[in-house]
Amino acid sequence: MKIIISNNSDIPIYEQIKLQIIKQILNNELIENEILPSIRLLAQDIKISVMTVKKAYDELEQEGYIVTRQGKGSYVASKNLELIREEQQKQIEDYLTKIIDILQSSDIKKEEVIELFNYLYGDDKNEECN
Amino acid sequence: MKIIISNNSDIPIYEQIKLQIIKQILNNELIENEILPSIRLLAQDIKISVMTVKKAYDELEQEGYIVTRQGKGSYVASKNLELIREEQQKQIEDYLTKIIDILQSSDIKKEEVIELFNYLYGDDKNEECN
Amino acid sequence: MKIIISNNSDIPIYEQIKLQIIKQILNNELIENEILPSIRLLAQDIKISVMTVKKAYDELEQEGYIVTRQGKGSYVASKNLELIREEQQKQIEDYLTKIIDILQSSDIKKEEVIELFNYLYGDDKNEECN
Amino acid sequence: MKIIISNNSDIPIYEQIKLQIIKQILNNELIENEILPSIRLLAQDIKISVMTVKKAYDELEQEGYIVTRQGKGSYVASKNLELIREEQQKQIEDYLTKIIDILQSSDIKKEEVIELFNYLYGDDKNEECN
DNA sequence: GTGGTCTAGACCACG
DNA sequence: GTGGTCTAGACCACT
Repeated sequence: MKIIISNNSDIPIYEQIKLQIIKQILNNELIENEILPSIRLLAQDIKISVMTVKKAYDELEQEGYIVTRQGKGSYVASKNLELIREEQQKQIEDYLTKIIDILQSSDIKKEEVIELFNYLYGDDKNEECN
Repeated sequence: MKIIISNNSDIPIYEQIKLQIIKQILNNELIENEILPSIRLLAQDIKISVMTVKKAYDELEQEGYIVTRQGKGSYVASKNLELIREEQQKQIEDYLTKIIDILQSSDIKKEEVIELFNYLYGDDKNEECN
Repeated sequence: MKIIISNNSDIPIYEQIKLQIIKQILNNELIENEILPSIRLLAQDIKISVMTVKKAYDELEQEGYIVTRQGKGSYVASKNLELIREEQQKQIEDYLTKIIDILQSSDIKKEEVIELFNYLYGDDKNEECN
Repeated sequence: MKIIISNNSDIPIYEQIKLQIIKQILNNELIENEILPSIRLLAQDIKISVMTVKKAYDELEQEGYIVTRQGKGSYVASKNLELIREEQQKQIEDYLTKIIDILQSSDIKKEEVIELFNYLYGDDKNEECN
């Protein structure tokens, strides 16, 4: 498994790890039940603290992407990729619906939201390049 | 105070009442400490059940927009409107950030999200007109 | 191999097939590397769609109970049965621990849980008999 | 807010904090939107590391009991208590259903599960008294 | 070997 | 002031 960390990015290290592992799972570069590097090994590998890797793995487990067994290691969860994609779609729809709910009881305009979205999105894209 | 109810809408009547009152508060059409029509009066006015109006008022109170004094009536809460707007802005930003997080670990495109947003937004607008 | 299907059950047919095959594997009625009836044969036998049997076999393979070789058929996986039992035990222990966690921060009583367990268990038993 | 920690307990400190805060929320000792002690203050108060309190608060937020705003502090979430109780009930039912699913494809007996449940439950009760 | 918990202290960002 | 992140190293429990 290959993880590349940028220390200059505004995205926290544990978040960078999470994003890359999720992407690899969705792209089948990491396949179901495959074992992940141990937290100590990965920490040593990318020269960061064990705790930081642990935080990334903890959240990945909480979100259902991997399972961790004490004394054994962490494994890619055996979860249908289609399901993950569907969940992501549904979650985006949920968030958009909540935003629209707010718009309906405020004077914020649709266009302002899209503008903000583009702004935030651009930010993150640039950060990734640092 | 003017409330318009649509019986054909998918939005529950108490929710329609809430949304319109909140909008009027945020637009300063209803100002702080102004008294609202009594539950019975409003129910009679828009020809719906007293219970439905009560539910709307209860939730508005619970969400801090109005205060109700037994035997005296309901009043627009003296909550800082700027605070409400700020909270709404922040919440929208939160949701957008979460959406962007998802985008970064998937192959869903920014444009698809905006398209979906416009689609959902249009839907709700139409519902409101029913 | 013997599979009995109930069309009146609330459990989907493919799930009924899965449960019965797993039970037979765990009880050594189906032994390691034993060949399973072909999808078409089993479908014809129990008078259901080939797709339904395929779904059951697919999930059994995905869960590691059987292996399917294209053009050759499906076989009971040579997975250590002790391991499966241990995993099941551990999973039950996990779930019970989570239930106990909830109990500790609520006023729900241990006895209520056992009662609910007996109730749910009875339900499923009855469903199986449909 | 009062939190009592036992260093001799087998329950992790962050878990003890979580359990006590959840209990206080459910008992209305902590009410909606009430501010919680800052992580630093609570850590100092009960003489543990800031990180340990943070882990407890993080998980409480993830489970929807509290909300945390950077630079402002942590607050009891404005969530209906009835809803929390219902969720807990539902979750227990879910776990029991999963256990029963496992039982149906194994030779583990219902009684063994209840015995294990009583055993685990007793364990935790004793730990609490340490 | 593996992960699980905890510490004491650092520096940054938000308000 | 608040929380958010990260570190380097400790000790324990499970496999």
